[in-house]
Amino acid sequence: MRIVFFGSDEFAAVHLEALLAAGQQVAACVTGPDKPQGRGMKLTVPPIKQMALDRQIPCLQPASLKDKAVTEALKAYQADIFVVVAYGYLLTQEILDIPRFLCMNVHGSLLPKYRGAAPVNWAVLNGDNETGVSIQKMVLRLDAGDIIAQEKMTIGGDEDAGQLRGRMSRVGAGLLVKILKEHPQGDFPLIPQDQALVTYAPKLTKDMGRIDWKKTAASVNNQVRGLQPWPGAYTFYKGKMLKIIKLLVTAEAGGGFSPGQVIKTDKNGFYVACADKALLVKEVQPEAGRVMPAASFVAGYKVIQGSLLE
RNA sequence: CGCGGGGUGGAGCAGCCCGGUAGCUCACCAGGCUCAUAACCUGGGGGUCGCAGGUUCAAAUCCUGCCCCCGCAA
Repeated sequence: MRIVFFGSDEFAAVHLEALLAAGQQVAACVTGPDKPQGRGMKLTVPPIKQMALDRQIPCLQPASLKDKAVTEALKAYQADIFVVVAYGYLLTQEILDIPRFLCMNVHGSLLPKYRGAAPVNWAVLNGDNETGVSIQKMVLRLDAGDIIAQEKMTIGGDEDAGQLRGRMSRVGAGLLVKILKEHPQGDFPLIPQDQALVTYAPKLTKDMGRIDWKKTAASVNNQVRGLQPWPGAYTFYKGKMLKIIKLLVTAEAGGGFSPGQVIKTDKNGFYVACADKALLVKEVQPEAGRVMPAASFVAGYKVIQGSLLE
């Protein structure tokens, strides 16, 4: 099958890698432009472009998909299908119509649940036990296309969104390879989404990361897990921002302490009182510092019983 | 030229502004207490203070250059 692959990040790269490993013919890659980012605003190359360069696959980096020249270039590849994974830009109808068969997209949820930008995070934020990967036939309306294939996954109780997404990239890649192999003639199954079950997973924002210790331990835990690795959950300690990387809900009641207060510290980290139970903070990242075990933070930043996070 | 923080025993930090014995919490080792312990007590080992030069009687500390790491923001 002749493919043009649209994608940008590591999640997409796993899929591209799998396609190539499966012997599919990737005629070209499309990814976003190099952008100045990171410390010092250095120009950064998207992972997909790097991979394309390594494999000597042509790589387009259109600034705009509405550009006539871009659609012409895409047509020239004579692709059977376009595979779109975490590309980050919406395709136009004109582009959707180009491939011989269709445009297919790998999405990180069991559609119609969690349409949108951050499906994996929202599943964790909401404390779901189950999610999955969907491959859909793309239409102009965001994530609203017919479903070609799905695979369920369980969400680990202590798994964060970043880990889940990593695991999901491999599941999605496997499913993608399988579905392409099974339907070389493009006769994919197309199951319409149930409109009644549609929910959305909007983009995450920084302000979602502020922890409110007055909430239940379970809900704070979901927040921390769901916002990993970005934008991250944070609180303040002695006026400085402290990112909370990893938590564990404990059975201990926070009796006698107000929400946000440190109940005790030990080798595993420190325990913070929430609305109901206490949370054991296991890993943190201080402002201007790197990720460290909470026990190290306790040692160096003089966290003691009664210290307040706010 | 986006803004900023940092490199000090194994870990995390203080000390630097106002040069003059290398400090704190933890880990580690030994001994003690204890029915017992990750708890407690006592003792102990371990550091070219990122690298190179300069100033000085004397530099972790002041000056210059270099290397490396990180946070924010995107």
